[in-house]
Amino acid sequence: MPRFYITTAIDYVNSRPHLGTAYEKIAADVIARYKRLAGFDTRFVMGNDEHSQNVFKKAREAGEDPLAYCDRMAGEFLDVWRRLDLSFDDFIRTTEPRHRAGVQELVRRMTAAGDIYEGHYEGWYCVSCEAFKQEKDLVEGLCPIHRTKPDWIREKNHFFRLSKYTNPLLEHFRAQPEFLVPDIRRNEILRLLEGGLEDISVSRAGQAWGIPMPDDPASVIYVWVDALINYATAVGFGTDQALFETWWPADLHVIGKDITRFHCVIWPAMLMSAGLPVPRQVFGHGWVHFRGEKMSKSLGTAVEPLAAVEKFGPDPLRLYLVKEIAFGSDGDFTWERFEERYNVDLANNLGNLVSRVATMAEKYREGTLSPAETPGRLAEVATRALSSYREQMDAFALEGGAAAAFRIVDAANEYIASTEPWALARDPAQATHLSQVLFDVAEAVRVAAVLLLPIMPRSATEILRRVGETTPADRLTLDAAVWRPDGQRIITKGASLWPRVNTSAHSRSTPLEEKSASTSASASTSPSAEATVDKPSASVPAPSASAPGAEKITIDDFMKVDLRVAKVLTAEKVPNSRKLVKLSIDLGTEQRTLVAGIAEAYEPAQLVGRTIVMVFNLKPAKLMGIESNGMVLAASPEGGKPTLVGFDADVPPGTRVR
RNA sequence: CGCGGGGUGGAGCAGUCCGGUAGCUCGUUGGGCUCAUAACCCAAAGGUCGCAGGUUCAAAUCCUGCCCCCGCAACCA
Repeated sequence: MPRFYITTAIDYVNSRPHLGTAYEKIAADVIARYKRLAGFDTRFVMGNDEHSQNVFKKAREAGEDPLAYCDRMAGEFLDVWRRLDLSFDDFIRTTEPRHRAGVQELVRRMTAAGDIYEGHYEGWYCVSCEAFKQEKDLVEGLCPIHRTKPDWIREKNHFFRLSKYTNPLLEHFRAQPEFLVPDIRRNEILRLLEGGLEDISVSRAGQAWGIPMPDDPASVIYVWVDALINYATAVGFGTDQALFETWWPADLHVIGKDITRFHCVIWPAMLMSAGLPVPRQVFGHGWVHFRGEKMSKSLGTAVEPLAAVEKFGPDPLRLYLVKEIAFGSDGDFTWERFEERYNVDLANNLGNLVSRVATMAEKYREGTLSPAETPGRLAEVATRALSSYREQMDAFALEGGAAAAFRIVDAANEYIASTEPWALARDPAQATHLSQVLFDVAEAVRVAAVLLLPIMPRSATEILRRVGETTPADRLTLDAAVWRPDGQRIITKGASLWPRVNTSAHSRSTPLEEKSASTSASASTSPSAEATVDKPSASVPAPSASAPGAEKITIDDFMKVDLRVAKVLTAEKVPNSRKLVKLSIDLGTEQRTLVAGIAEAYEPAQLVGRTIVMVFNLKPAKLMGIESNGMVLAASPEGGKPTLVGFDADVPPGTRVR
């Protein structure tokens, strides 16, 4: 049996999984399930990246032992992944002994190849980025990303002779154009390679959290190097040679487009150095935006993927992400669109079709359908869909695969309308014709369900059961998607798979509170059949624009915030910024400078002379290099422009507001 | 010259690499049907393919220049 080894990027555990990470795992899962369906002996590996200074810091902040922290986070990740029905065969954590052994073995090999040497590195190092910063990239001496002061570090480092692999990599890219897909990504890397590579540092001194260099226990292996090797250690590199030989090289790394450089340059170079085969293919997928904003853990715009999952089960979300986003491009998630697709694809088309078939089968044939000698035109449709599906899925055009399956659904609905079974049923002379029509429609649904198994495993399994497929879903292969005009089909009626949702009342921006993730009881996800019946709760999630933390604060808490009236003396736009305005304000007793993010709503000229309300005792912060001593109050609608707070009578500057 | 993505009927997108009758989903309008989850089916209306040049028998597609939008970098303290 041919083999297929597929991986996803491993995740940092300093924040919980969100829609962006879930997207990658779902896409990879669809591919993995497809490969199994297509008859590959498939191994699908995911994991967590735990040796990061950030993780270490985060654990410290939480007053936790780093490993205990990682254990806890791993539990949370696994919980989410299981709820999405991800069919991973293994889950590797970089703190595991098997990983440590493999990492050290790889570094030993690279050393033996003469590709690791000692040197010194000094420069500004940002702990949050885990990277050295060029002087020119600093803003007012701070890390531009985290706005913290980087440390000046001079330390002994071990370097990897990456430069040596410039040409081998170029050759590899030329010899194997399919190594990196989609195409757009490849050009970027090629340009990078053509510019020549520099050696990279692969260790850090003076850190305890990490895997020590084999010959220099005082240094730990740099987290990126440590991380990439997971793909090999997860299949036994350094611990289980037989397993490793079975699965290596990986057939596909599914990763985000932002880390293609690491996977297509550093990683293969490391492997070449160690004398190991490089992976066959890397797929750099795009990002899922939420209402046009990039998913971001820190900004709080991240949609908790489970919001949709808890409401509808994993399948509608899986289908949405696969079918509505061209795999490789960026995509967008909005609740409006999600509900539209849910209603159209699932409730109206597929779900309703299953329901029509079951009812007619029962009503006209007592639930048992038999094939006619010659099938109708749906057979042809299904056959074409299957071959298109194969073609698309083999090329990782997942959206095309989903579309192919739904072409059968559309054709079946259409076929019912044009053959009018209810009319045939009234005419005894049409009995044979009616049987043929009913069987064909049921068969078409069965074929579509087989094609949908990788995308919507639970629902497809349930549909297969209802249309009388007797082979258990986990033993089906793509051959089962061939039109099969034989045998009897026992059709089973069931509850609505996907009740329509009312789309009139959207307005929820629901990034769910943190906790909700761990509450659901419907989690015990054995991906078995009946789990599908988990949603007569069709009601739309409550609009929650203003449903933040339910916790009440005391008056004392509130009084801690010192709000004051102030008058704007001058206002100017912060150069090169989009939404920042620099204000100098009069507080009666003093004047201050503060920066406000209201440039999109107000011209500086409009602001001068205006009376505003500001937070008087807020810690100063630097924005775009300017120190802001306070914060202007404004109404800030979700996605809208801010409106300043004002008064209906004159109030002198400095007056306290409460 | 910071990096990247994009501008195609009302909305969201495909098509652009490899020029050749402009396509899909939603919405709208009209009709049909009753097996079905007020679902399904048919039909229609609706587009200067951001702008301007160029190449060509032929340009959404290739070339040049420009405009606009979005994300990130670096911004709601």
